[in-house]
Amino acid sequence: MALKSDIDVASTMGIPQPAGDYDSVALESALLSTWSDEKTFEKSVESRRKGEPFIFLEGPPTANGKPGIHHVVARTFKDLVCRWKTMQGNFVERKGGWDTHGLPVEIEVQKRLNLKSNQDILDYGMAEFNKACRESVWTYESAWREMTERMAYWCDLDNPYVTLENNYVESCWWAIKKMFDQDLLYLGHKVLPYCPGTGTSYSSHEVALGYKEVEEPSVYVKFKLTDDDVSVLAWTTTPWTLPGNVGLAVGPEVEYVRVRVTSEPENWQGSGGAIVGEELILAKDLFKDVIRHHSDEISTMKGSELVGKSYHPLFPGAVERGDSKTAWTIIEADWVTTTDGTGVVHTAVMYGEDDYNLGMKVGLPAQHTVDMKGEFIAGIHEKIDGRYVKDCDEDIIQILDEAGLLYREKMYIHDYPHCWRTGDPLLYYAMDSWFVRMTAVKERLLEFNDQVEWAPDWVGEGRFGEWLRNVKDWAISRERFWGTPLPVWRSESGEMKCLGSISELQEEVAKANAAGIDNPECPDDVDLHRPIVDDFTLLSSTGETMQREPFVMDCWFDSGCASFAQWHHPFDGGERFANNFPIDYICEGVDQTRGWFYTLLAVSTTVFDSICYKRCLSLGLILDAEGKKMSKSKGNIVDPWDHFNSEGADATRWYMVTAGAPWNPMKFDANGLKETYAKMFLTLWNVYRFHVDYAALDGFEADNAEEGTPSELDLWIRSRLQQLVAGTTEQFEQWNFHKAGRDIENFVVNDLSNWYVRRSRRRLWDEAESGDKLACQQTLHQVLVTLCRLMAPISPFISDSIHRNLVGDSVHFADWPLAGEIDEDIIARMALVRELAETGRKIRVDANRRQRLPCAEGWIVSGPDLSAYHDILAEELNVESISIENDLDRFQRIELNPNRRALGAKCRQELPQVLAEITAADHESMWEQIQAGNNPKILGYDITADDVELRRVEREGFAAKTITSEDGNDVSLVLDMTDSAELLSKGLARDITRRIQAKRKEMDLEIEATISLRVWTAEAPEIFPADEQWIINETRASSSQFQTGEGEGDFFEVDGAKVWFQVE
RNA sequence: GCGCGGGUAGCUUAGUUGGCUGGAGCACCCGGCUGAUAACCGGGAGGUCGCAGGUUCAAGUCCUGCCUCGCGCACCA
Repeated sequence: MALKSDIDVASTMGIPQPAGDYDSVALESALLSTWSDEKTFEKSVESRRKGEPFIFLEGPPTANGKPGIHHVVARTFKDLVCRWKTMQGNFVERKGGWDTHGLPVEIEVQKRLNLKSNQDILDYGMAEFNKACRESVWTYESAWREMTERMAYWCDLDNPYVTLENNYVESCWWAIKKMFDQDLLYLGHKVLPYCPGTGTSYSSHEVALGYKEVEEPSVYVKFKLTDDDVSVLAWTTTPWTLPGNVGLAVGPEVEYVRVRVTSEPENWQGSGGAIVGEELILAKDLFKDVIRHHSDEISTMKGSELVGKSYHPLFPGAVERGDSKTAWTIIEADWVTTTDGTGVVHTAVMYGEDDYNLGMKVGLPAQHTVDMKGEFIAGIHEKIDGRYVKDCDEDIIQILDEAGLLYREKMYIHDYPHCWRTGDPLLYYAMDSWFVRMTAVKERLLEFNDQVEWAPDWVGEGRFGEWLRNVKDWAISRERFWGTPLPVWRSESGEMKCLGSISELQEEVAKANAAGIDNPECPDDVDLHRPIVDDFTLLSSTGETMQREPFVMDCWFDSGCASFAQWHHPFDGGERFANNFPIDYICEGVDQTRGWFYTLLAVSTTVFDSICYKRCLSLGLILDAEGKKMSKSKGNIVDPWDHFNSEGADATRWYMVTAGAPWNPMKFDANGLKETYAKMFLTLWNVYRFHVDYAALDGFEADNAEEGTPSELDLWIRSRLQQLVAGTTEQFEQWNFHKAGRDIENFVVNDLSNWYVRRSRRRLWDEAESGDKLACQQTLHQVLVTLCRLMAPISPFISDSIHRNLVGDSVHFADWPLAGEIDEDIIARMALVRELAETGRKIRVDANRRQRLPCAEGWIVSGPDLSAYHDILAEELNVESISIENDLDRFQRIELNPNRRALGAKCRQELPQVLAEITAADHESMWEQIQAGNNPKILGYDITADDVELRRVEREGFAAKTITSEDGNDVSLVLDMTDSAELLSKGLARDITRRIQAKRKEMDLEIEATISLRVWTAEAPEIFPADEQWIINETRASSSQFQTGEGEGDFFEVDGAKVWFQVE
């Protein structure tokens, strides 16, 4: 292999600087200022301007909350892909973004200003309130910037898109109008959990905050049929919805029973009841649970037989019939169950989602019996008109009881949502709402989703696909203040006008003004927020005035527009959008599946009839070390700065990438991070330091140096490096960043540090120049530089620091390495050598022979030619000489292992017996038969070479072991265990040296310092003069004295020999 | 309730189309080695591969049911 590999790691600089200790925090903060001065990020992007664009879109965070560790995770995976693609030559712009609208912002501000309801906000002043929101949005911006910079997330935060800016809002308007023009936008109703106290409806997330277990009265109510002397029993936990009753739902396949009361029950308590002879209908399954009276079953029927029967309203006049044909009749609904209640569901159209949907489907009258304050409207019943519904439960029960319409009352315990701010129970309440007709584009959504490459794929197919298959129309309006205003104006008679730009607004305002309406100014930079836009009155085609629909958009709509609104498309001319759509890569937490991942696709489908992103990495949740979700209330939040300030951002990022697959939940464990730091980063640094300190000492220059003479060891690590390059690239391409990181780490720790450097240490100690030393230095240079490039996307600091010192330029300007030639043979041979070295140590342990006592000879039996490695092996094994021995039988015998796969296919059920026969057989002779082509038969089966695997096992009494190499050939190592005076002398010398060296270290002596040494031995082997001299050299003893007999100073004993020594 | 993904040693995890004795790392114990770092090497202990059935000559792997954790969705009349 050529010395300078296919990878260009030529240096543009001279001699590298010595490294010093690894201080990650100091190293990283120094680099941050270098990057800032040098504009490294900007340059790294610009230098690839001519490259193929790789389009990334930043999911905008809200800066009114503190960034946490989960944001660091997401940003690491965003960053590493962008960096990697940049190194591959792509032009990767990274525009920052901020999500600035929405309820979370309003809630923060309401808390701060102590505004408890919408009325409070209006009293405070909407303009003032929104001003406060606009400011609140930036509360933690500096915290975000600091985190972003410190963790080295390269992203342009100086020119971000901001959802509250006029340009952004205008693009959103444009998109809304596109939808409106396609008739995808419509006004409807949605039943939402609503708090009358605050005048606010809540998203499911907020509702989840307020579930409380409550005990409330539930009632069984009798609905008298009009054409039959019988009542249908229905059950409800919300008596306040009964005045709004307009229908009864039954399951068409559910079996119902008609019963006649025969006598009063015993122990009747509470209100309600029935008279003897009264007839009731309810689900057969629930009959026993509900009916307290003694009664006879008269008949049974399917729900479908009840459908269409009409009954008397409970509160006549509370709801107008209008033109409804189905009001106060029995209706079928397939969702009716018999798990509780009576199997008959009281339906009040405006106060339940199922009720509402059913009502719309069959044409029930949709009228409120409760106003927005949560009070009954006038004309229901004199006892409850105008009162807060939750206070009326008892009165309603009484009214029904007096009318003979109550069968039973029962206290009922259940979880019910409450306002998480005031604690009031929420009312499910049908409200006006604008919708995007997502159901109309469902097929397109599914088609587009198929084109997205998801990681992991099951999120796309499963969770996201499931969501799309059940897609519902998107309720995009919110009755709130701080958000993108819905740009729809409506006249009294229902004419709609949707505006798609500021200039359209100006036009319409001018038109209205011309007709005599006195509108405020509408300049080019008119603030596109409430209440300013509310104040414009427009004119309909028939000359009516039009007011803006008083809604803002769901803030998810804002971020869903990011792909084009970030460029102010189409008002900027459209070119930047054209060049940046669709997006190549987005990456967020899996919680964005129904959030951003969906809204991006929803908007691009409706507006552009296009996919939005080609690849989506969905990250798993981050949990604490115990696997619990991190939350403020649990107090188990990890502050990223704790780790930035100790192990550093590099180790933190590396840990997060290698801890597991990105899409799996990650248990963030501080000990794991520490381990990453100690194992990966300290090890890498020490390798680097070893290289660079000697390089500095020797004046090694990578670009000037003559070619050295590479050893097998050099060629091996270079091949392993190429293998690593190829593997890392492949893993990155398959989104297996965690596997790539683990492979790199394994290379650094096991191959580079624990073998290459360990085996090479003495090569660099040699002060004389040599081709061997040069080759070692060149190899280390090449390995380290390439390694930096592979690591740069994950840990951009240490890799840049090392790269700069070795090459003179930032690793972030470098190209991603292309794998060169891989010599598989050398890799396999070295693997075998390392295994033999381990095997030798095992042999010694088993034979009870200490490592420092040399063996005279070692034999390698069979296997590939390892003569190039005999020196290494001799040293590793502490053997005087290694040789090749061909007479296997001297040390080994044959064993045959059955090949279960082959035999299983052949013998099936009889496999166990065949296995037993093979085990019991004489393997030596069986193998001879097979070799001779005379296959032995067992239970009638021909046993061929394919059915068994040959193993060579050392014979008893030999200090030998056999290993099976990758190609299936066995290799054995045999050690000579005999002693000689010479060996004993050498061994003792090594033990003495080791003790003295330890003493030196203990005394904290400089490496160059000399000592004066005295050694006494008793009951010990003789130490030959050559070995005495060896001790003197190794321990840098300027004076020495060796004598026999008892001595003084430090004492130790080895294999019965007693040794005393003194070091001064 | 439905869907998705997990459950492998005390902890973190690898385990391909079913096929040799289920691998690593951390921690622990014993030993070795070391002017080699928060290191390295050998050995040990530690596993009912969540549980129970089934398919198969053979199941961590395939099938069914269940338990359990996480996430999402729905429901809570």
